[in-house]
Amino acid sequence: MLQTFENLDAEKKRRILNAAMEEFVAKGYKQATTDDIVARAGISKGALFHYFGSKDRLYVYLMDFVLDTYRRRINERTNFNEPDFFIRLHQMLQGKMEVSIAYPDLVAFWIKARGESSDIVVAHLEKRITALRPQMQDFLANIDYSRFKDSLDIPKTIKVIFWTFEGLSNEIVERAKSSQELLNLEKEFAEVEEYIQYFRILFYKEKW
Amino acid sequence: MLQTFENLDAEKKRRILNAAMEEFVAKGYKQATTDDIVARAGISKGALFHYFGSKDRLYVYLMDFVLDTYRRRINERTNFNEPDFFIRLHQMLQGKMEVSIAYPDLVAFWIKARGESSDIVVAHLEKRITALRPQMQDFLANIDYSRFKDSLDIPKTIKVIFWTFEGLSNEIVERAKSSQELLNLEKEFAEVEEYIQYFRILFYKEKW
Amino acid sequence: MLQTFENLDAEKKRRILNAAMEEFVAKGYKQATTDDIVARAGISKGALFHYFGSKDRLYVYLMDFVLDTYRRRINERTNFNEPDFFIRLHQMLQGKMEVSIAYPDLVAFWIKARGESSDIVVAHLEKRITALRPQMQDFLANIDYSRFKDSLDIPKTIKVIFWTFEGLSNEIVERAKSSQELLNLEKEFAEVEEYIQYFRILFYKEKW
Amino acid sequence: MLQTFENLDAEKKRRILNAAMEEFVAKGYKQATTDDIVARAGISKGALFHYFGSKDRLYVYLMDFVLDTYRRRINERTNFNEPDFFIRLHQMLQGKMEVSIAYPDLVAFWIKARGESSDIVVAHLEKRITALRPQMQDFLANIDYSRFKDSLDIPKTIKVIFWTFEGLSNEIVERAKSSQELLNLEKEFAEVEEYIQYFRILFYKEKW
DNA sequence: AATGAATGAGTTTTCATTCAT
DNA sequence: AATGAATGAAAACTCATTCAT
Repeated sequence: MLQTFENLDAEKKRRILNAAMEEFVAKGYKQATTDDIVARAGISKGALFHYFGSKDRLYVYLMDFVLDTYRRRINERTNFNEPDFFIRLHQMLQGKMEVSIAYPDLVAFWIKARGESSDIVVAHLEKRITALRPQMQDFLANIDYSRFKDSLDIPKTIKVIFWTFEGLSNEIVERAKSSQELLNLEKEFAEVEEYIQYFRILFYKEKW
Repeated sequence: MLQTFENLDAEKKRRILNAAMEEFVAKGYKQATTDDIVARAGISKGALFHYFGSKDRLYVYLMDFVLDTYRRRINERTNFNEPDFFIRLHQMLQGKMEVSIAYPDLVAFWIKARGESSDIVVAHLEKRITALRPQMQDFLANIDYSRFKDSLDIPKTIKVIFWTFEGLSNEIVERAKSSQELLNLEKEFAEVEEYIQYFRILFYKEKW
Repeated sequence: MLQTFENLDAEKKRRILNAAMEEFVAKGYKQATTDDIVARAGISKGALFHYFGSKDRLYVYLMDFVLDTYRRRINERTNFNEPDFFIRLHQMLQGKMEVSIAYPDLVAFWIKARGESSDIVVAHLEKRITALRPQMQDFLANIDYSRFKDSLDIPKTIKVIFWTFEGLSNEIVERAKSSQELLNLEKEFAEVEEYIQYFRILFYKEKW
Repeated sequence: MLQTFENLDAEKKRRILNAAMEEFVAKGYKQATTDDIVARAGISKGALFHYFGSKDRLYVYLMDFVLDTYRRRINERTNFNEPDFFIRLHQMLQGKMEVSIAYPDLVAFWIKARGESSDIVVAHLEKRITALRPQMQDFLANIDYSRFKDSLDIPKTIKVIFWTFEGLSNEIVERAKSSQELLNLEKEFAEVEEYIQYFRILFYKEKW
């Protein structure tokens, strides 16, 4: 079934996935209707169920698609031999940002997805998030922690850094939403870099 | 209409609000059914609509109730003349935590609400969040910023601190969800205090 | 039960009947709500059911009230010894018009009522309309038909006359509805008199 | 949506429209239930809303259908070059009568519809009735008024004639309703012709 | 493979009527 | 007698999914 979908030409696939993401973002899982998705995608009702079998499975497919897209791009951008925490962080955030520019609905879809309650969605989400944890380990491997000030509690410090970038990216999304403007991602990334610079001075020993 | 609800005895009101919050938390706005809410609350279908008029307005009432409950408790706990940022922060987080212990569904409800797409919910949310901003100004008034190290970028520093506690509280909720255990809030608050202590050392001049 | 209602002071009775008629006219039998009726009348829900027992019985009471009001006024105005058909007709239409001025909702209520479908309403209507027929006999008794031209088919002639005034009064109501203006009954009655004059010339022998 | 309905085969369309008219006639707009309509029509609930979108729009569709059916048949039967008023009138009433024989519910539906209070129904009714007025102009065009007695007030005369046939057709319907019999339209039309003959003698000059 | 009409269980909301106070 | 909160059956409408073509 999913194979049928994979065999479509890339353009049609993209059109269908975008249509679905837009609709799910606009209305949430339950309120989104398959009627509107097929209308946006320009395909027939039958086709959608032919490809994905059910609304559930379409949603699950999208979640996997989003995660894979992020992971692939981040892995491409990140040099896992780079021992400098902040350079590595910069690479990762760069990868994330690039994906956000290329597929703007993807970010919004992912944020929405994390708040969903439909049983099957929640179950799949949990499985995939667990699968992400080792990924995190990879990111932190080979880091030269000796560059951090000796007095620091390293685990706490890393958490503070990650929460900051989570909070910052939420704030950027909110700001865009309330001002009704499109994200100017280059300007936003400058802000990201400011915080990286701020943390570098705050947490690294002087010579770095 | 709402007056009719306010006239009920406190215990019945609590039962109804809790029933509604539990249902909305478990299933999200759209999937939650008024049938299940009245069953949980032990009232008739008619009564619910007698009190709130519609599912929409029940949800809006709950959002206001949550915000008011938090605001009231935080205002009670916080001494707005206390010039020490971290003592003030401690007071505020203490207030938040107390509410979370007394009304555990409230936290979960609020997190869910922020991800909803139903038009009326989104609109109301936006209005209330805007109304919260001056509140934030109050919290930061009369703080003695001279206790922070001179080299610090104060606005960034404050943002980092708030995002950290936002991230920490999300993590605590997630942890509870995946371990299926009730929150042991006293233990969790110890963790909050650890981070306060960590920041105090990191950001304050030595003598404080 | 109805006795309880009859014992009320006249002003309160009038207020309740008017409130009910306004509501039924505005929305029709089924769409009218007892909530709105008690709100308009300024009495409690319980009172309404105390007086009339049910919505059905309130409606039936109103139908009887309307018919009795018309009948009483028409009987007062009509001289049943007057042998001239057109003078008698003028008296009757005068009586009708007076009621329409005194209780404007009454007319509208009656027109609405005749189009209703609720079983109990239809049944009662039929009974009352049958009871009205002898009334019609009274109206036509003692008329001096020798004043009509000899060539005329009298039964047909009388039907044409009644249908004309039915049609005219419908047209007046429609005209008022579409122009959103209040009925100027004096002007309208001049029109009625024009048609009476037209018929008198058309149907009566020359000397009358 | 309506297109979907138009695409159905004629027999199914007829079945659905008849079912809806019967139900609306029997119970009126508000009391009629979509459940009963689909049961009568032998289609699913979903199908009805697939075709018409809402109960409102189904009702509006029926009103248009009734008017179009009448208009089409009357236009077919009427010779708009015929200068004789009564021949033209005969043609028109003949057309009306034919429709009433072919679609008996149509008459009943139309009478009911004129008494309805539902906002959308009233609004549509008003629009359609206004649209009918030019139609009336057409009917009266090219009439040779010189055949009427010179002393007559022509506008009043025409009104009297139309109100008579309106009253007569209402009486025929009432009579049928109270005797629980089907309309024997051929016999009824003989009555219509009697009145035409009566008016011809009353209003035309001798030689006609 | 693709279409889109048809299905019907499931949901919110209304409102006449009852009944404890 | 009067109140008005509470009840719950009934009704319009939705939409994922199926299936004949």
